[in-house]
Amino acid sequence: MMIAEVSEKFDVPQDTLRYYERIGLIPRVNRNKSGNRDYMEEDCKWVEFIKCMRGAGLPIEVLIEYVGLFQQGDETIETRKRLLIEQRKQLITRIEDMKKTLERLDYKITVYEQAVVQTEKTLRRPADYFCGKNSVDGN
Amino acid sequence: MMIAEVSEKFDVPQDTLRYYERIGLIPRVNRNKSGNRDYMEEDCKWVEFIKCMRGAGLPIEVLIEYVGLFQQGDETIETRKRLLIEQRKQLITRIEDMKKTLERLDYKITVYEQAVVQTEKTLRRPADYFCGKNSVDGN
DNA sequence: GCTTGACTTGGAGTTAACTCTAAGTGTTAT
DNA sequence: ATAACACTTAGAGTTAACTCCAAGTCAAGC
Repeated sequence: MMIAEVSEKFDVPQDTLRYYERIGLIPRVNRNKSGNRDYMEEDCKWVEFIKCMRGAGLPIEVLIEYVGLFQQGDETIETRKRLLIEQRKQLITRIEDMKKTLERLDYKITVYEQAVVQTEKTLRRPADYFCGKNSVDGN
Repeated sequence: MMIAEVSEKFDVPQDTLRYYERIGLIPRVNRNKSGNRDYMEEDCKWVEFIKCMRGAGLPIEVLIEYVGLFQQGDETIETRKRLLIEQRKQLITRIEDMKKTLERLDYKITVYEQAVVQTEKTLRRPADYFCGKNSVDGN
């Protein structure tokens, strides 16, 4: 599989694929006789894995370390496990934060919904302007 | 409330607070007689709100737009609502992605757990090296 | 045999989001 | 009244993560 296909398949720019390989975020990909990258099944799995992890916000630095450990073989299994556990912990925290923010956003939106209805009423009865700024946004 | 207290209270660096104000991410804060920022209740609410939204990954650009709309008054309520709904949508997607990644991380960790146990057994019975690299990482 | 197009490399440039610096002002403690 | 300190501003510098560029190679088609 050439870089163009891999890029297409996983929706990762070619430049990014080369960059990831260059910095050791994915193990080195074999080249064919003409020197071009030829991605094996294994390489594709790495690309997909890294894309997934990056999408969840795991820092490149940490992932480089993980790949490095992997390439050092089985003595690093324990270390890799600990690395993943630490990342899981941080990911859970981020998800919790985001859920809270989502609830807040939901609440704000319901408030805006009411405000819009209010505005529509006002438009129908333009007399009661005395309501003043019905300033939405309690933050 | 002076900038040092606000910085402390919300755990946002002073430089970041100034930066946020400069770029319009929070409305301009009043200065006292000696020209220093004096944060009112309202300003603090903005700081806290922005911190929360940034923490969930909403881009600064979008938040600047929101603040700008807010300052234009009630005619922008509908627009602000739509902006929030769009951001909510994207936030939900991000949370879903992260949850999937979390599951994957969890799975990998269980695999590593078994691998570690396996390694420990091997250490106890050093004979069966024929098991070969019990290469963890199906990605 | 020449052009076209996909690839290669190392290195430079970009973007978002801070973070720091320099030069200056005002308030407080000795 | 002078030193120490918290603040001010505009602007420069940094970091992470790409993204682009220039110069060159290789295989396929006319």
